[in-house]
Amino acid sequence: MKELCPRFEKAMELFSKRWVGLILFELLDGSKRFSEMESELPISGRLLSERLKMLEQEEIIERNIYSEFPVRIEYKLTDKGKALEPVIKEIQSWSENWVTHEEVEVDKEKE
Amino acid sequence: MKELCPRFEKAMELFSKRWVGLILFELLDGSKRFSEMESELPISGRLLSERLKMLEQEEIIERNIYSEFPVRIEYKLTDKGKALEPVIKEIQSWSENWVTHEEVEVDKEKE
DNA sequence: GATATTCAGTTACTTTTAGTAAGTTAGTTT
DNA sequence: AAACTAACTTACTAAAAGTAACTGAATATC
Repeated sequence: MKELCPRFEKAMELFSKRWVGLILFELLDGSKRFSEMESELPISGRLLSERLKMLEQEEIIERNIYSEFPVRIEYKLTDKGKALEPVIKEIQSWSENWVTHEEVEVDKEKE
Repeated sequence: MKELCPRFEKAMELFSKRWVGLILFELLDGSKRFSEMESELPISGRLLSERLKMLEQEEIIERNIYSEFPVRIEYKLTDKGKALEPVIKEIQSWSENWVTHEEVEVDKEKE
């Protein structure tokens, strides 16, 4: 196997984990709590928890606890995470230009 | 659940399938055949076949058969596929700026 | 003309990851 | 002390990925 750039491979591995892109998109406009993301995305609590833990470990997001009642825990992008904004924006722009209405409809039928 | 843009969701779903990013990266510098991609990427024939079929269906790549001996089948990006170049480039640039040598090493140890 | 070679896949099977739903914990509030 | 809330976990099932051996078509070689 040819050596691809290992950093690039690592980045792709991260991005190709389901929900990561949408979670980052959610956090682009500021910090969010667990329950907000859970209700705004079609992801289950189990996986959301797993992904947030992983993204925190990769230092892409940051977890902050506020000891109020009820406890408030907020997630937000670090600088490393914010640096992914151009990636998200490019995907967004591609999808607007190239993903057709029809394709989206076909996918809906499968559900 | 809030409605995200369905086109964006669709694009993310595509991109978050394992190996899609690396396959597209491979095809950025021209057409490739099955065996080339198989040897240049750490992906098995089974999945490569599955992904190529899927990308062809999405009209992101194009499959061409040349009846020589032995048969030559080449895959290349369509315009829709080429339009993904900025996405790949942004991921590449992010990985160069933010993925550390250490992170890559830690991942290697897991193997 | 039987045997071997090459590319491009398939098939059958195991392991890992994702999805679902119910349960847990800590700190209130009533 | 019973009930509520946010943020998770746990236990279980289903889907996707990984592995390795096999197939098929078109030559080429003996």
